[in-house]
Amino acid sequence: MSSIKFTINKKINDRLGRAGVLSTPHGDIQTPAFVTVGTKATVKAMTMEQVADTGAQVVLANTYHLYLQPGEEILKKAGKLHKFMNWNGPTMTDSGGFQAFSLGAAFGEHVSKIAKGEDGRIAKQEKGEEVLSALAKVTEDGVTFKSHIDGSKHHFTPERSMEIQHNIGADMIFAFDECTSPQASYEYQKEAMGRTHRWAKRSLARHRELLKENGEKRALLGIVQGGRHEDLRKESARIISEMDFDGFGIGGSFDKEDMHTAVGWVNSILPEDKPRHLLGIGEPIDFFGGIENGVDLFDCVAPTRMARNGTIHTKNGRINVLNAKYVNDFTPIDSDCTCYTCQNYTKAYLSHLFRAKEMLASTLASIHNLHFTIKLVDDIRRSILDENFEEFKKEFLGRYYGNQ
RNA sequence: GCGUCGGUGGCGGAGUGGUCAAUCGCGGCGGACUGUAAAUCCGCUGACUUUAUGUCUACGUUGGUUCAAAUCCAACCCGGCGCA
Repeated sequence: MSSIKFTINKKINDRLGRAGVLSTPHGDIQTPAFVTVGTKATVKAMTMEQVADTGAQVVLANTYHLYLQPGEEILKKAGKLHKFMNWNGPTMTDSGGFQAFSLGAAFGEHVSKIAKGEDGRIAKQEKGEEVLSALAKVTEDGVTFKSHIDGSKHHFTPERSMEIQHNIGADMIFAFDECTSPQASYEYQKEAMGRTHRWAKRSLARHRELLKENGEKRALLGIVQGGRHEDLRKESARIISEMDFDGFGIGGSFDKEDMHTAVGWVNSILPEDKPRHLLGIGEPIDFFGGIENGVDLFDCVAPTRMARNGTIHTKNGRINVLNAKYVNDFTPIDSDCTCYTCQNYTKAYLSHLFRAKEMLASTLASIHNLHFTIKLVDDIRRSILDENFEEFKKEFLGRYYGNQ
Protein backbone atom coordinates (compact mmCIF):
# COMPACT_ATOMS: atom_id res chain seq x y z
CA MET A 1 0.00 0.00 0.00
CA SER A 2 1.25 3.42 -0.90
CA SER A 3 2.25 5.86 1.82
CA ILE A 4 0.62 8.70 -0.12
CA LYS A 5 -2.95 9.08 -1.28
CA PHE A 6 -4.11 11.22 -4.15
CA THR A 7 -7.70 12.41 -4.50
CA ILE A 8 -9.04 14.39 -7.45
CA ASN A 9 -11.75 16.90 -6.58
CA LYS A 10 -12.36 18.69 -9.86
CA LYS A 11 -11.19 18.56 -13.45
CA ILE A 12 -10.91 21.20 -16.13
CA ASN A 13 -13.51 20.50 -18.82
CA ASP A 14 -12.07 18.69 -21.82
CA ARG A 15 -8.54 19.08 -20.51
CA LEU A 16 -6.14 16.91 -18.54
CA GLY A 17 -6.00 19.41 -15.67
CA ARG A 18 -7.31 18.66 -12.21
CA ALA A 19 -7.38 19.96 -8.66
CA GLY A 20 -6.99 17.55 -5.79
CA VAL A 21 -5.34 16.65 -2.51
CA LEU A 22 -2.16 14.68 -2.05
CA SER A 23 -1.95 13.17 1.44
CA THR A 24 1.50 12.41 2.82
CA PRO A 25 2.76 11.20 6.22
CA HIS A 26 3.54 14.85 7.01
CA GLY A 27 0.28 16.39 5.91
CA ASP A 28 -1.83 17.20 2.88
CA ILE A 29 -0.87 19.13 -0.23
CA GLN A 30 -3.60 20.95 -2.08
CA THR A 31 -2.82 20.45 -5.76
CA PRO A 32 -1.82 21.81 -8.17
CA ALA A 33 1.00 23.09 -5.96
CA PHE A 34 4.41 24.66 -6.25
CA VAL A 35 7.12 22.76 -4.41
CA THR A 36 9.72 25.03 -2.84
CA VAL A 37 13.28 24.05 -3.60
CA GLY A 38 15.62 23.71 -0.65
CA THR A 39 18.50 21.84 -2.25
CA LYS A 40 20.87 21.63 0.69
CA ALA A 41 18.10 21.32 3.30
CA THR A 42 17.70 25.07 3.25
CA VAL A 43 15.77 27.46 1.07
CA LYS A 44 18.57 29.89 0.33
CA ALA A 45 18.43 33.13 2.28
CA MET A 46 15.28 32.11 4.20
CA THR A 47 14.38 30.54 7.52
CA MET A 48 11.78 27.77 7.43
CA GLU A 49 9.40 30.05 9.33
CA GLN A 50 9.68 32.56 6.50
CA VAL A 51 9.17 29.76 3.97
CA ALA A 52 6.03 28.66 5.79
CA ASP A 53 4.75 32.24 5.85
CA THR A 54 4.90 32.44 2.06
CA GLY A 55 2.31 29.67 1.93
CA ALA A 56 4.71 26.87 1.03
CA GLN A 57 3.19 23.41 1.46
CA VAL A 58 6.11 21.16 0.55
CA VAL A 59 9.88 21.40 0.23
CA LEU A 60 12.26 19.49 -2.04
CA ALA A 61 15.91 18.80 -1.19
CA ASN A 62 18.65 17.16 -3.23
CA THR A 63 20.26 13.78 -2.67
CA TYR A 64 23.54 14.61 -4.36
CA HIS A 65 24.15 17.78 -2.37
CA LEU A 66 23.18 16.31 0.99
CA TYR A 67 25.21 13.18 0.31
CA LEU A 68 28.31 15.33 -0.22
CA GLN A 69 27.52 17.67 2.61
CA PRO A 70 26.87 16.98 5.44
CA GLY A 71 26.53 13.30 4.45
CA GLU A 72 23.64 10.88 4.85
CA GLU A 73 24.79 9.67 8.27
CA ILE A 74 24.34 13.14 9.73
CA LEU A 75 20.82 13.34 8.31
CA LYS A 76 20.05 9.94 9.79
CA LYS A 77 21.44 10.89 13.19
CA ALA A 78 19.62 14.21 13.14
CA GLY A 79 16.32 12.40 12.92
CA LYS A 80 16.00 12.74 9.14
CA LEU A 81 15.35 15.70 6.90
CA HIS A 82 12.25 17.09 8.61
CA LYS A 83 13.87 17.38 12.00
CA PHE A 84 17.24 18.44 10.67
CA MET A 85 15.91 21.41 8.70
CA ASN A 86 13.00 22.19 11.02
CA TRP A 87 10.22 21.60 8.49
CA ASN A 88 7.25 19.58 9.63
CA GLY A 89 5.35 19.59 6.36
CA PRO A 90 5.68 17.24 3.42
CA THR A 91 9.11 16.83 1.82
CA MET A 92 10.64 15.39 -1.31
CA THR A 93 14.16 14.66 -2.48
CA ASP A 94 15.44 14.66 -6.02
CA SER A 95 17.52 11.61 -6.83
CA GLY A 96 20.72 13.21 -8.09
CA GLY A 97 19.79 12.39 -11.67
CA PHE A 98 19.62 16.04 -12.64
CA GLN A 99 23.29 16.43 -11.71
CA ALA A 100 24.19 13.99 -14.50
CA PHE A 101 23.13 16.91 -16.70
CA SER A 102 24.08 20.00 -14.71
CA LEU A 103 27.53 18.66 -13.82
CA GLY A 104 27.92 16.75 -17.09
CA ALA A 105 26.85 18.07 -20.47
CA ALA A 106 25.84 21.45 -19.08
CA PHE A 107 28.99 22.07 -17.06
CA GLY A 108 30.71 25.25 -18.15
CA GLU A 109 28.22 25.68 -21.02
CA HIS A 110 25.37 28.12 -21.24
CA VAL A 111 22.79 25.38 -21.51
CA SER A 112 19.54 25.10 -19.66
CA LYS A 113 17.14 22.16 -19.74
CA ILE A 114 14.82 24.46 -21.68
CA ALA A 115 15.90 25.12 -25.26
CA LYS A 116 14.82 28.44 -26.72
CA GLY A 117 14.66 29.16 -30.43
CA GLU A 118 17.02 27.35 -32.77
CA ASP A 119 19.55 26.32 -30.16
CA GLY A 120 20.63 23.30 -32.09
CA ARG A 121 24.31 22.92 -31.42
CA ILE A 122 25.48 19.37 -31.08
CA ALA A 123 26.11 18.25 -27.56
CA LYS A 124 29.59 17.23 -26.60
CA GLN A 125 28.42 13.87 -25.32
CA GLU A 126 27.35 12.77 -28.78
CA LYS A 127 30.43 13.99 -30.53
CA GLY A 128 32.21 11.54 -28.28
CA GLU A 129 34.30 14.33 -26.87
CA GLU A 130 35.48 14.04 -23.35
CA VAL A 131 34.50 17.25 -21.73
CA LEU A 132 37.50 18.31 -19.74
CA SER A 133 35.53 20.38 -17.32
CA ALA A 134 32.62 17.96 -16.85
CA LEU A 135 32.12 16.62 -13.36
CA ALA A 136 29.75 13.79 -14.25
CA LYS A 137 30.13 10.74 -16.43
CA VAL A 138 27.27 8.36 -17.24
CA THR A 139 27.61 4.60 -17.70
CA GLU A 140 25.05 1.77 -17.65
CA ASP A 141 25.77 1.13 -14.00
CA GLY A 142 25.28 4.72 -12.90
CA VAL A 143 26.92 8.14 -12.78
CA THR A 144 30.41 8.94 -11.56
CA PHE A 145 30.57 12.42 -10.11
CA LYS A 146 33.54 14.53 -9.27
CA SER A 147 32.48 16.56 -6.28
CA HIS A 148 32.02 20.23 -7.16
CA ILE A 149 33.15 20.97 -3.62
CA ASP A 150 36.52 19.20 -3.41
CA GLY A 151 36.95 17.21 -6.63
CA SER A 152 36.66 13.81 -4.92
CA LYS A 153 35.08 10.98 -6.92
CA HIS A 154 31.71 9.43 -6.11
CA HIS A 155 29.65 6.78 -7.86
CA PHE A 156 25.86 6.91 -7.84
CA THR A 157 23.76 3.95 -8.90
CA PRO A 158 19.98 3.68 -8.73
CA GLU A 159 20.42 1.46 -5.67
CA ARG A 160 22.77 3.90 -3.97
CA SER A 161 20.42 6.81 -4.68
CA MET A 162 17.58 4.92 -3.01
CA GLU A 163 19.72 4.13 0.03
CA ILE A 164 20.79 7.73 0.42
CA GLN A 165 17.25 9.01 -0.08
CA HIS A 166 15.94 6.62 2.55
CA ASN A 167 18.60 7.86 4.93
CA ILE A 168 17.70 11.47 4.22
CA GLY A 169 14.11 10.50 4.84
CA ALA A 170 11.79 12.63 2.70
CA ASP A 171 8.14 11.61 2.27
CA MET A 172 8.42 11.36 -1.49
CA ILE A 173 11.57 10.42 -3.34
CA PHE A 174 12.46 10.10 -7.00
CA ALA A 175 13.87 7.25 -9.06
CA PHE A 176 17.43 7.74 -10.27
CA ASP A 177 17.31 8.98 -13.86
CA GLU A 178 19.44 10.68 -16.46
CA CYS A 179 18.45 14.20 -17.40
CA THR A 180 19.69 14.91 -20.91
CA SER A 181 20.65 18.13 -22.63
CA PRO A 182 18.21 19.66 -25.13
CA GLN A 183 21.18 19.72 -27.49
CA ALA A 184 21.56 15.95 -27.41
CA SER A 185 20.63 14.08 -30.59
CA TYR A 186 17.59 11.85 -30.99
CA GLU A 187 19.87 8.81 -30.79
CA TYR A 188 21.39 9.94 -27.53
CA GLN A 189 18.00 10.83 -26.03
CA LYS A 190 16.74 7.38 -26.92
CA GLU A 191 19.76 5.65 -25.46
CA ALA A 192 19.55 7.70 -22.25
CA MET A 193 15.82 7.05 -22.00
CA GLY A 194 16.35 3.30 -22.16
CA ARG A 195 18.93 3.61 -19.42
CA THR A 196 16.52 5.66 -17.30
CA HIS A 197 13.90 2.92 -17.68
CA ARG A 198 16.34 0.23 -16.54
CA TRP A 199 17.37 2.46 -13.66
CA ALA A 200 13.69 2.99 -12.77
CA LYS A 201 13.24 -0.75 -12.37
CA ARG A 202 16.37 -1.01 -10.23
CA SER A 203 15.29 2.00 -8.15
CA LEU A 204 11.89 0.45 -7.49
CA ALA A 205 13.38 -2.90 -6.50
CA ARG A 206 15.84 -1.38 -4.03
CA HIS A 207 13.19 0.98 -2.66
CA ARG A 208 10.93 -1.99 -1.86
CA GLU A 209 13.74 -3.81 -0.06
CA LEU A 210 14.53 -0.71 1.97
CA LEU A 211 10.87 -0.22 2.94
CA LYS A 212 10.83 -3.78 4.25
CA GLU A 213 14.08 -3.27 6.12
CA ASN A 214 13.28 0.02 7.79
CA GLY A 215 9.50 -0.19 8.04
CA GLU A 216 9.18 3.50 7.19
CA LYS A 217 6.64 5.31 5.06
CA ARG A 218 8.02 6.67 1.86
CA ALA A 219 6.64 7.07 -1.64
CA LEU A 220 8.67 6.62 -4.83
CA LEU A 221 8.00 8.56 -8.00
CA GLY A 222 9.19 7.20 -11.35
CA ILE A 223 10.55 9.62 -13.94
CA VAL A 224 9.51 9.90 -17.58
CA GLN A 225 12.19 11.07 -20.02
CA GLY A 226 12.38 11.24 -23.82
CA GLY A 227 13.44 14.82 -24.49
CA ARG A 228 11.37 16.74 -27.01
CA HIS A 229 10.44 13.72 -29.15
CA GLU A 230 6.84 12.59 -29.24
CA ASP A 231 7.52 8.91 -29.85
CA LEU A 232 10.14 8.76 -27.09
CA ARG A 233 8.00 10.66 -24.59
CA LYS A 234 5.02 8.38 -25.22
CA GLU A 235 7.13 5.25 -25.05
CA SER A 236 8.68 6.43 -21.81
CA ALA A 237 5.30 7.29 -20.32
CA ARG A 238 4.02 3.81 -21.20
CA ILE A 239 7.00 1.96 -19.79
CA ILE A 240 7.19 3.98 -16.58
CA SER A 241 3.39 3.67 -16.11
CA GLU A 242 3.67 -0.08 -16.14
CA MET A 243 5.92 -0.03 -13.10
CA ASP A 244 4.27 0.25 -9.72
CA PHE A 245 5.33 3.75 -8.71
CA ASP A 246 3.37 5.87 -6.23
CA GLY A 247 3.47 8.82 -8.58
CA PHE A 248 5.40 10.19 -11.50
CA GLY A 249 7.93 12.83 -12.37
CA ILE A 250 8.30 14.30 -15.82
CA GLY A 251 11.92 15.19 -16.33
CA GLY A 252 14.45 16.03 -18.95
CA SER A 253 14.76 18.70 -21.53
CA PHE A 254 12.15 20.54 -23.56
CA ASP A 255 11.73 23.11 -26.28
CA LYS A 256 10.21 26.19 -24.71
CA GLU A 257 7.54 26.41 -27.41
CA ASP A 258 6.10 22.91 -27.17
CA MET A 259 6.92 21.96 -23.60
CA HIS A 260 3.28 21.76 -22.62
CA THR A 261 2.35 19.74 -25.66
CA ALA A 262 5.04 17.27 -24.65
CA VAL A 263 3.71 17.22 -21.11
CA GLY A 264 0.25 16.49 -22.54
CA TRP A 265 1.57 13.49 -24.51
CA VAL A 266 2.91 12.06 -21.29
CA ASN A 267 -0.02 12.80 -19.01
CA SER A 268 -2.59 11.36 -21.38
CA ILE A 269 -0.78 8.05 -20.90
CA LEU A 270 0.13 8.16 -17.20
CA PRO A 271 -2.53 6.71 -14.86
CA GLU A 272 -4.98 9.41 -13.85
CA ASP A 273 -5.20 8.43 -10.19
CA LYS A 274 -1.57 9.13 -9.30
CA PRO A 275 0.16 12.48 -8.86
CA ARG A 276 2.42 13.95 -11.54
CA HIS A 277 5.32 16.23 -10.88
CA LEU A 278 6.87 18.36 -13.62
CA LEU A 279 10.48 18.56 -12.59
CA GLY A 280 12.33 21.86 -12.57
CA ILE A 281 9.69 24.00 -14.23
CA GLY A 282 8.42 27.22 -12.81
CA GLU A 283 7.97 30.40 -14.83
CA PRO A 284 4.49 31.91 -14.57
CA ILE A 285 3.41 30.95 -18.08
CA ASP A 286 4.57 27.38 -17.54
CA PHE A 287 2.14 26.74 -14.69
CA PHE A 288 -0.92 27.30 -16.87
CA GLY A 289 0.38 25.14 -19.68
CA GLY A 290 1.50 22.44 -17.29
CA ILE A 291 -1.66 22.36 -15.23
CA GLU A 292 -4.08 22.25 -18.14
CA ASN A 293 -2.01 19.35 -19.40
CA GLY A 294 -2.37 17.40 -16.20
CA VAL A 295 0.49 18.42 -13.92
CA ASP A 296 -0.13 18.40 -10.16
CA LEU A 297 3.25 19.48 -8.77
CA PHE A 298 6.03 21.78 -9.93
CA ASP A 299 9.37 22.60 -8.40
CA CYS A 300 11.79 25.20 -9.61
CA VAL A 301 14.79 27.20 -8.46
CA ALA A 302 13.76 30.16 -10.60
CA PRO A 303 11.77 32.15 -8.01
CA THR A 304 14.51 32.08 -5.39
CA ARG A 305 17.49 32.28 -7.73
CA MET A 306 16.02 35.19 -9.65
CA ALA A 307 15.18 36.89 -6.38
CA ARG A 308 18.80 36.66 -5.25
CA ASN A 309 19.82 38.21 -8.56
CA GLY A 310 17.40 41.12 -8.26
CA THR A 311 14.66 39.98 -10.65
CA ILE A 312 11.25 40.19 -9.05
CA HIS A 313 7.79 39.11 -10.13
CA THR A 314 4.91 41.55 -10.21
CA LYS A 315 1.41 41.02 -11.58
CA ASN A 316 2.46 43.25 -14.48
CA GLY A 317 5.54 41.24 -15.35
CA ARG A 318 8.96 40.89 -13.90
CA ILE A 319 11.21 43.77 -12.98
CA ASN A 320 14.88 44.12 -12.11
CA VAL A 321 15.02 46.17 -8.89
CA LEU A 322 18.61 47.06 -9.69
CA ASN A 323 17.42 49.27 -12.53
CA ALA A 324 18.15 52.97 -11.99
CA LYS A 325 14.47 53.91 -12.02
CA TYR A 326 13.83 52.13 -8.71
CA VAL A 327 16.39 54.10 -6.70
CA ASN A 328 13.72 56.71 -5.98
CA ASP A 329 10.64 54.51 -6.08
CA PHE A 330 9.15 54.54 -2.59
CA THR A 331 6.27 52.20 -3.37
CA PRO A 332 6.04 48.45 -2.66
CA ILE A 333 6.94 45.93 -5.38
CA ASP A 334 3.28 45.13 -5.82
CA SER A 335 0.62 47.19 -4.06
CA ASP A 336 -1.81 44.26 -3.92
CA CYS A 337 0.71 41.73 -2.66
CA THR A 338 0.20 40.44 0.86
CA CYS A 339 3.72 39.11 1.41
CA TYR A 340 5.89 40.33 4.26
CA THR A 341 8.20 42.23 1.92
CA CYS A 342 5.45 44.15 0.15
CA GLN A 343 3.69 44.89 3.44
CA ASN A 344 6.78 46.49 4.93
CA TYR A 345 9.30 47.66 2.34
CA THR A 346 9.65 49.77 -0.80
CA LYS A 347 11.42 49.23 -4.11
CA ALA A 348 13.82 52.03 -3.18
CA TYR A 349 14.82 50.10 -0.06
CA LEU A 350 15.31 46.85 -1.98
CA SER A 351 17.27 48.76 -4.60
CA HIS A 352 19.51 50.10 -1.86
CA LEU A 353 19.99 46.66 -0.27
CA PHE A 354 20.94 45.08 -3.61
CA ARG A 355 23.35 47.88 -4.51
CA ALA A 356 24.92 47.75 -1.08
CA LYS A 357 25.12 43.96 -1.44
CA GLU A 358 23.34 43.47 1.85
CA MET A 359 22.14 39.91 2.45
CA LEU A 360 18.70 41.09 3.52
CA ALA A 361 18.14 41.91 -0.15
CA SER A 362 18.15 38.20 -1.01
CA THR A 363 15.86 37.37 1.88
CA LEU A 364 13.23 40.02 1.15
CA ALA A 365 13.25 39.35 -2.59
CA SER A 366 13.03 35.57 -2.04
CA ILE A 367 10.09 35.99 0.30
CA HIS A 368 8.25 37.96 -2.35
CA ASN A 369 9.04 35.74 -5.35
CA LEU A 370 8.25 32.59 -3.45
CA HIS A 371 4.97 34.01 -2.19
CA PHE A 372 4.12 35.21 -5.70
CA THR A 373 4.85 31.82 -7.25
CA ILE A 374 3.10 29.72 -4.62
CA LYS A 375 0.07 31.99 -4.69
CA LEU A 376 -0.09 31.91 -8.47
CA VAL A 377 -0.28 28.12 -8.54
CA ASP A 378 -2.77 28.22 -5.69
CA ASP A 379 -4.89 30.77 -7.57
CA ILE A 380 -4.88 28.47 -10.58
CA ARG A 381 -6.01 25.64 -8.31
CA ARG A 382 -8.87 27.77 -7.03
CA SER A 383 -9.82 28.72 -10.56
CA ILE A 384 -10.19 25.02 -11.39
CA LEU A 385 -12.41 24.50 -8.36
CA ASP A 386 -14.41 27.61 -9.29
CA GLU A 387 -14.60 26.53 -12.92
CA ASN A 388 -13.05 29.68 -14.30
CA PHE A 389 -9.58 28.45 -15.24
CA GLU A 390 -9.71 29.87 -18.77
CA GLU A 391 -10.77 33.34 -17.63
CA PHE A 392 -8.13 33.45 -14.94
CA LYS A 393 -5.46 32.26 -17.36
CA LYS A 394 -6.36 34.90 -19.92
CA GLU A 395 -6.46 37.66 -17.37
CA PHE A 396 -3.19 36.74 -15.68
CA LEU A 397 -1.16 36.11 -18.81
CA GLY A 398 -2.49 39.25 -20.45
CA ARG A 399 -1.37 41.37 -17.56
CA TYR A 400 1.91 39.60 -16.82
CA TYR A 401 3.22 39.29 -20.36
CA GLY A 402 1.20 42.03 -22.00
CA ASN A 403 3.37 44.84 -20.70
CA GLN A 404 6.70 43.32 -21.64
C1' G B 1 61.97 77.83 1.82
C1' C B 2 65.07 73.50 0.55
C1' G B 3 64.97 68.30 -0.64
C1' U B 4 62.20 64.30 -2.40
C1' C B 5 58.24 61.40 -4.50
C1' G B 6 54.04 61.94 -7.31
C1' G B 7 49.85 64.18 -10.51
C1' U B 8 46.47 58.94 -16.12
C1' G B 9 39.09 57.78 -17.51
C1' G B 10 33.44 58.65 -11.90
C1' C B 11 37.17 56.22 -8.11
C1' G B 12 41.61 53.07 -7.23
C1' G B 13 45.54 51.83 -10.12
C1' A B 14 48.65 49.76 -14.72
C1' G B 15 51.46 51.65 -18.70
C1' U B 16 57.62 54.78 -18.61
C1' G B 17 59.34 56.92 -26.67
C1' G B 18 55.75 54.06 -31.66
C1' U B 19 51.03 48.08 -32.10
C1' C B 20 47.48 53.39 -26.35
C1' A B 21 41.17 55.80 -26.23
C1' A B 22 44.84 53.53 -22.69
C1' U B 23 45.58 46.21 -18.90
C1' C B 24 42.85 45.37 -14.47
C1' G B 25 39.68 46.15 -10.23
C1' C B 26 35.62 49.07 -8.25
C1' G B 27 31.54 51.98 -9.48
C1' G B 28 27.69 52.97 -13.29
C1' C B 29 24.06 51.17 -17.28
C1' G B 30 21.51 46.98 -19.21
C1' G B 31 20.58 41.70 -19.83
C1' A B 32 20.28 36.50 -18.51
C1' C B 33 18.81 32.86 -14.93
C1' U B 34 13.47 26.82 -15.31
C1' G B 35 14.61 18.79 -10.77
C1' U B 36 20.63 25.20 -7.39
C1' A B 37 28.38 23.96 -9.39
C1' A B 38 24.83 30.17 -8.62
C1' A B 39 24.19 36.44 -3.02
C1' U B 40 26.02 33.84 -10.00
C1' C B 41 27.04 34.81 -15.06
C1' C B 42 27.18 37.94 -19.71
C1' G B 43 27.44 42.62 -22.45
C1' C B 44 28.30 48.00 -22.53
C1' U B 45 30.80 52.08 -19.95
C1' G B 46 35.67 59.46 -23.52
C1' A B 47 32.71 62.19 -27.45
C1' C B 48 30.51 61.89 -32.28
C1' U B 49 28.53 59.43 -36.26
C1' U B 50 27.25 56.03 -41.75
C1' U B 51 28.58 51.61 -34.57
C1' A B 52 33.49 51.03 -38.02
C1' U B 53 40.48 47.34 -39.04
C1' G B 54 35.57 55.25 -38.61
C1' U B 55 36.48 60.54 -37.04
C1' C B 56 37.79 63.72 -33.09
C1' U B 57 39.53 65.29 -28.23
C1' A B 58 42.47 63.08 -24.18
C1' C B 59 47.21 61.05 -19.53
C1' G B 60 48.07 68.56 -14.06
C1' U B 61 49.42 73.40 -17.26
C1' U B 62 52.53 75.65 -20.90
C1' G B 63 56.53 75.24 -23.99
C1' G B 64 60.42 72.16 -26.09
C1' U B 65 63.27 67.61 -28.09
C1' U B 66 61.80 63.80 -31.82
C1' C B 67 59.58 61.26 -38.03
C1' A B 68 56.73 59.87 -33.43
C1' A B 69 55.58 61.82 -26.37
C1' A B 70 51.02 59.59 -21.16
C1' U B 71 56.14 58.07 -21.59
C1' C B 72 62.32 62.41 -22.56
C1' C B 73 63.62 67.90 -21.17
C1' A B 74 62.29 72.87 -18.93
C1' A B 75 59.27 76.13 -16.29
C1' C B 76 54.94 76.67 -13.68
C1' C B 77 50.58 74.86 -10.73
C1' C B 78 48.85 71.19 -7.16
C1' G B 79 49.46 67.09 -3.45
C1' G B 80 52.26 63.53 -0.01
C1' C B 81 56.58 62.91 2.89
C1' G B 82 61.32 64.67 5.17
C1' C B 83 64.31 68.77 6.90
C1' A B 84 64.16 73.73 8.39
